[in-house]
Amino acid sequence: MFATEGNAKCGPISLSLRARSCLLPAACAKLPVWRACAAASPQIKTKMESKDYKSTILLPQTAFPMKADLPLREPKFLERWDNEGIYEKIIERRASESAPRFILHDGPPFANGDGHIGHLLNMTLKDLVLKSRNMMGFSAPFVPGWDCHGLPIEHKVMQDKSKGGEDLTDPVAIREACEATARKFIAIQRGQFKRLGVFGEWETPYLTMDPAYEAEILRTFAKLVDKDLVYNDLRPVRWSTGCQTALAEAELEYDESRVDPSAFVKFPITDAASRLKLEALAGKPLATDASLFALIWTTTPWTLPANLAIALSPHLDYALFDGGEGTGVFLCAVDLAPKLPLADDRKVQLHGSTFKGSAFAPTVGVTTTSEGRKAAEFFAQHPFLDRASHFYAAEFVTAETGTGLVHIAPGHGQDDYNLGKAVGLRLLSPVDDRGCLSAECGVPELVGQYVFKANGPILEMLESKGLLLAKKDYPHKYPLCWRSKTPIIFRAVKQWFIKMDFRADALKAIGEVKWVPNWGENRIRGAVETRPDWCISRQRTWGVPIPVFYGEGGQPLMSGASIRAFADIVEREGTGVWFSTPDDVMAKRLGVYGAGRKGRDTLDVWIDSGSSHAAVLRKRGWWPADMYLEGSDQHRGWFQSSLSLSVASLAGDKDNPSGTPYKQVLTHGFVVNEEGRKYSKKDGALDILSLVKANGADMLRLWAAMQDYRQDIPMSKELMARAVDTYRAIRNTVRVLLGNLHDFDPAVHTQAQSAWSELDLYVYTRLQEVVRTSRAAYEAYEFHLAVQAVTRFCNVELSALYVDVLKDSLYCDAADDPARRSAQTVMRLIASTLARLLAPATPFTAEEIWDELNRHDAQSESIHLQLFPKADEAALSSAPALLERWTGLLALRSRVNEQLEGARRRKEIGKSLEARVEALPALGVQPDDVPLLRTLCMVSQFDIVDARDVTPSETAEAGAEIFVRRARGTRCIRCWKYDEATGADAEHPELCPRCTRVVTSLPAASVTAG
RNA sequence: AGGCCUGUAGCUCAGUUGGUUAGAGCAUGCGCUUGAUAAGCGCAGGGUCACUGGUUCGAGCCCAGUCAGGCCUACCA
Repeated sequence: MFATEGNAKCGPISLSLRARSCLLPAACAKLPVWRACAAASPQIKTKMESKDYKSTILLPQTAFPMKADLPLREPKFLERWDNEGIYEKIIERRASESAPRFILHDGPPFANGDGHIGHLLNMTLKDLVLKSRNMMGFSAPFVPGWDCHGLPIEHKVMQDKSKGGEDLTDPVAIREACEATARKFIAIQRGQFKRLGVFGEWETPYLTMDPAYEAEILRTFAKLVDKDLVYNDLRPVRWSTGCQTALAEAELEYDESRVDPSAFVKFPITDAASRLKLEALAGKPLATDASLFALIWTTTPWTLPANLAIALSPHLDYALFDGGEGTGVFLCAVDLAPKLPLADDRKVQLHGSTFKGSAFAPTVGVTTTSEGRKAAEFFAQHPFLDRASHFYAAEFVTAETGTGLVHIAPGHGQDDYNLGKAVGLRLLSPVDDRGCLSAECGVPELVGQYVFKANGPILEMLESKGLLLAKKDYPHKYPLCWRSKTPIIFRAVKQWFIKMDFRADALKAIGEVKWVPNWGENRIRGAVETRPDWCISRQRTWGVPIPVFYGEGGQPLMSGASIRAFADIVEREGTGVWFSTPDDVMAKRLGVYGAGRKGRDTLDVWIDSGSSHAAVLRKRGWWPADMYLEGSDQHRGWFQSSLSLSVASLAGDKDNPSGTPYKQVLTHGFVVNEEGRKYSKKDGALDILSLVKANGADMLRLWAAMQDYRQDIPMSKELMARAVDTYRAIRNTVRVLLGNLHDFDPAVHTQAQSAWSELDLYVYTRLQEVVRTSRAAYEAYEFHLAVQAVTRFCNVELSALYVDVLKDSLYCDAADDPARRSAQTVMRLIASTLARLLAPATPFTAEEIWDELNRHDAQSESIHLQLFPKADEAALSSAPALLERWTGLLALRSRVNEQLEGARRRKEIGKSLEARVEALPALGVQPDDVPLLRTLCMVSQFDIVDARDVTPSETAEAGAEIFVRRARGTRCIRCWKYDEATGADAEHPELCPRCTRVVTSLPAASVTAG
């Protein structure tokens, strides 16, 4: 058996890799050479000469290939599912079972590009929810949707049109082009989502541009108008100068590395009364020739022309400071004065004592306006306009940066507006739609300048007047328009708003929703609590028009009734009718009298998607939905717009008093690259089609299922490779199970549990644990734990233990041996269980396994019509004792493996079947367990020996109770086990008794001469 | 600056209500196998469970603080 030095070069049987590399020249060490050498060896032929028993061995056979070829194989399943109408079939099946409903409402993606990896993650998670709920016995219909209106599409269309030199003024033409663009991308995305194996009503999705849907948007809007929640007002909004429209917060992105010029500006205090009051507060008079200033800080010098006031914190300490020669005395917060970036490191001198900012009452929200005005008789002079700038105390002023004195331009900031409103300031916003200063700014040289270009000239002007104390570049994040990428400005424009009067109701509804993960609740709560009135008008054409008319004096004419009248028209004709119908005709159709002209604004698209609770859910009787599932950015977006609109229009409903559109909200993080950063194009192709082509849908789905999606989700080639590894491990393990079922007909060969071996029962019990863990994980939407449980079971229990140990029985026992049939029974059960547990994650592969598993059954139906396996509670309840015993057995096996490895290293054995294990009584092995241990350790013999049989040196050397020796007897050529009785049969001199028995029972033809 | 989340092996993650020696997979190294073979098996190295303190008979887990990373809000006037 052992190769001698002489024939080692050609003896493949015992030649180790190490021996090879030692004995052969490097060039010959390559495998093909070695194989050729072995094939030519005469020894081999002699060995096989007697009889070829290989044909009597029941090796695995299966049509389930090792290589998945997912990109090629998956389309065939898609076609089959399409042909049999799998989605409809599932819905019908659950309906026939009177299954409870589970509604996952699809958040509509924008139809403005290819599906990318973010869509892939979101859609896969949705499908994991749907497929797993379906297999838990719920009826889980899925109506996908698309958000069709809005700036992203219109912007794209306008760019294309302007490139082509086309007309940009005809709203009807623009809308046609927008619709075509939306339809194009809906078709593309739909194809991609279907390709992922997502089941749903793909032929009848909901589109926010469908007339019926548009009508529901308007009807929802009408309800808000009925409740007097909608108003038209002049107030600052986020304005995109690039797109010339108001924007929602969710339509912004942030420039992380923007630098603006910050300026410390001196406002002269020339009013005698104000000067006297300040001297009194400081408790020390000023030199008569000393000039006095209020010092403010700003990062937007272009807003200075709109300055109407100065705000101070009521809580901060202020004082007058002497800046020394040429600077004068100025008012500044005490904590901030030393931090002023003065030239020459000049230090400021405190003049007199400090005083609280509350001296400049009113505090906004505390003091009434009339009293406030009276108290606020401090004022400074505007630095370059003939205007007083009054002092007020306001809570929002902080001591983080600046001077503690805030320049207030009510037309250019939210806080500024609120303060101005409280104290009765007018609204000045001398900037036009393009972001250029208008004549109202009061400085002729600046008129027509783009605001960010005007910063420089304004600073120069201040400097020339000696009113610029200091300037310093200030790096900060700054909001940009998500489409035109231009910096946004705050600008007062006449807009339509929704009053947040229902805020309390919204907050109450938030408390009734289950947020997963739970910090989502804080996030949306914060967003709703701080949200100012909702600016809902957009100066666009691709959207649902606000059906308002303006009378002669510009007064808006709109009512719930006129909106509903319009909705009824839209239901039939679509919203395009607003743009194609002359003003007077439209007014007449809506029954609006005294109307001058139609409004030109459209509704914020967040109203579109936020109305899906009405247009989709309520229409189908699905309101509220069981779940919304989107990325965490939607707390500010869809989660909030849906909640707001649903609560505002429907709170108090008898079946859903809180008016919430959803019972549960699941959120996921964003896909990032390996460094944890947002994905960029450099990181590789990320559109769904390329990803699917390269990996197959199941692989991508498995990747998605394996992630803890609550955090940001890293994606890279390496991490994808990990999913590939997992997939392969599962696939190969299942393949062995299937391969060993080649002669197993469940209807005929299934063995009762009472006939199973203890190993069968052990693995079966572990399987039940996997079922329990996995189901619980699906129920809690922790898909990665479900996948992990299955993977772990495949690797640890199946591949390394069960399958490995059972090979001898499966391959070499008689086909109908009860032990073999029992193992097959359990293996089939395992394969069937795993397939169903994996079906939501890898629907294609699961179906492929299911096909193979049910090849005997012509009636077999798709795995996606099945239910998840239920854990065998009886088995689990008796599990603890069994598992405890097996923990011991496997620990013993592990110790034996260590010793086998030692023997292998000493070149005493190769494969474990060449070994005999000797265990000392001290090890505590029960004699009854000896045959089981022999099987588990895959050795030819396992003996309990008296200590005296072991030489003292060995005992001392090993210090252990386990010894490995060469197996006794002769190797059976068929099963490779060593047995002293091998050769006892004259007919089969090279076989052990078991194999002799098996072979003898076979028809003679089965054994062929070699 | 405030709020929230996260920190366990080189990497990705498990770790049940606190309970013996903290586990998988991948990667690495060394072998075995050639009857799962572009597979499979074994062994090995690798962890002060971010750090510090506390509660407890006992802490990866509970509490407090520190540090690091991430997200959100405010970054503003």
